[in-house]
Amino acid sequence: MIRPSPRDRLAQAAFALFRERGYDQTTVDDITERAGVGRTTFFRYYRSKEDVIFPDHDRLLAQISERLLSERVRIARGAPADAQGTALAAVCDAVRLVLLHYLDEGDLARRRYKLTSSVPALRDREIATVARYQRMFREFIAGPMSELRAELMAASVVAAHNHVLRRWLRGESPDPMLELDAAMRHVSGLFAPPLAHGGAGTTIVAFRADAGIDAIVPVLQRITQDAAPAPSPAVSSQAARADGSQS
Amino acid sequence: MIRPSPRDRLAQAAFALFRERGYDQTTVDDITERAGVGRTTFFRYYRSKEDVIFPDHDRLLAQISERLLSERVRIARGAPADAQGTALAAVCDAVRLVLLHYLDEGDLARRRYKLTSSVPALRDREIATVARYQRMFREFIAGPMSELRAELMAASVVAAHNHVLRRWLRGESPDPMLELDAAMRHVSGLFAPPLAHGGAGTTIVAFRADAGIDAIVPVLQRITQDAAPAPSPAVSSQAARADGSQS
DNA sequence: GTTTGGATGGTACTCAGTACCATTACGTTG
DNA sequence: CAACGTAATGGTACTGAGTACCATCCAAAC
Repeated sequence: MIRPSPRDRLAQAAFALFRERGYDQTTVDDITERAGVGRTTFFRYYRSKEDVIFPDHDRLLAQISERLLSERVRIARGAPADAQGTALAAVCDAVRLVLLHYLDEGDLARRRYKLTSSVPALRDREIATVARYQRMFREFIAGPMSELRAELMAASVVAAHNHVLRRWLRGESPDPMLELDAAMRHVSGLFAPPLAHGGAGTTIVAFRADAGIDAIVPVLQRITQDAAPAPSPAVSSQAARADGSQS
Repeated sequence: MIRPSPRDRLAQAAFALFRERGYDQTTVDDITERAGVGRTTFFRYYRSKEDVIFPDHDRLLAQISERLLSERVRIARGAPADAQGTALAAVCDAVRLVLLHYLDEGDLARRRYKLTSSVPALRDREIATVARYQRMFREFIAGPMSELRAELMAASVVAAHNHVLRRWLRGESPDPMLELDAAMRHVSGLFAPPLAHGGAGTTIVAFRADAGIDAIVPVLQRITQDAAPAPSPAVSSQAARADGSQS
């Protein structure tokens, strides 16, 4: 068995010591001693004592930024049919990468969660990191939309992600990706206009009323005849929930 | 003119020095020297160098927590007619206090904003503070609602508040309270069911399909006939997506 | 005046993080 | 094999935040 890299030895020693004595009770010297490296080496691999437990979000952030950027030109090039939904969908998609990143870490992410849950400094650090993603999302969405709405969308996507992530970290979610998709649908539902506006296709409204179906159909027909009959395939469906149950 | 309290002198000296030399280039000793007090006194009034520019959020947090708590018993006591909207409305109301607090600070808040915008450590601190409010809101809402939805509501309210606050800090908002109210209406709109729910009322599902209206109507009829014409108040709508796009 | 308690100041310490330089390890080239 | 050059490592010394402790001062109460 070959000796792991200093970087890994440091991280391993740090996690072990934080668990044994707690974060505040562990000095960088303690970590380097156990890892068998010099103190200088620690700060060569990690900018700070906090950094030793966090993954390199910089890389992931850059990766996602790139993805969104290419998505943006795709949006700009194509027809801006539904800028709202498209931008949101892109972000919903991007956030999957973030969750996947955590899932890949497996138990490491859970050990980190234990720490961030109990050490204020680490919690704040985690929160600041999440805010970076949220900011990136906001700036991406802000193009085709009101600033406020972009802010709300970014915040909602991130909040939904955090919700699912936390559930998984606590062992409450057997299939977090599935839950994330459901949560993203929930978010999309918030921002989808009750009815699709413009465009072609047949708009169908189904509802339950005290009146019988026979009394309603004529009304439907009159409405749908105002619009074009049933043309192009490009359709963006909008499901509006009319009862109060949260999905 | 009487000498201001050491606390105020320290804050004033700190703001001045941060402006002159920058945050990182200013030491606590610099601050205490200009304020004419001992170094010990600084840490007696402020827990850290960062704290000297931030208001006492602890007090405001406690104040708002209390307010929400009394609101919660009011909700629990009265009829939980619309637990969704009531909890959200309470939080929307509570967040006005936060904005008012910033507005009261006037120029001080703007000077702080200059700092938090440029110094990463201070920005992170501000973000962590905001997260405390968001957490409180989430826990308050979580009672009568799904965890996810509570998370989304809290995040949205906070995001909307931040949006308005930032605009005011940048001098872009002549009447921030008015804007906040508008933003809160926007948020409420996100979470308000499109139609009044429950009762003998009407359940509506709207969607757009490639199929023509004539192909859909029979299906509708079959569905509506399965259920009683105008039955019990408890209705769970079925939103059928008729095309392949995400809702 | 004396006492007492709270506010203040000073000193010494720990520890994170930085800067700089010496040293070692290792692959390359002669 | 030896000399060289480069990257990784280690050591030392420093700055500055934050803590602990104790001495001092000041003002009000007695």
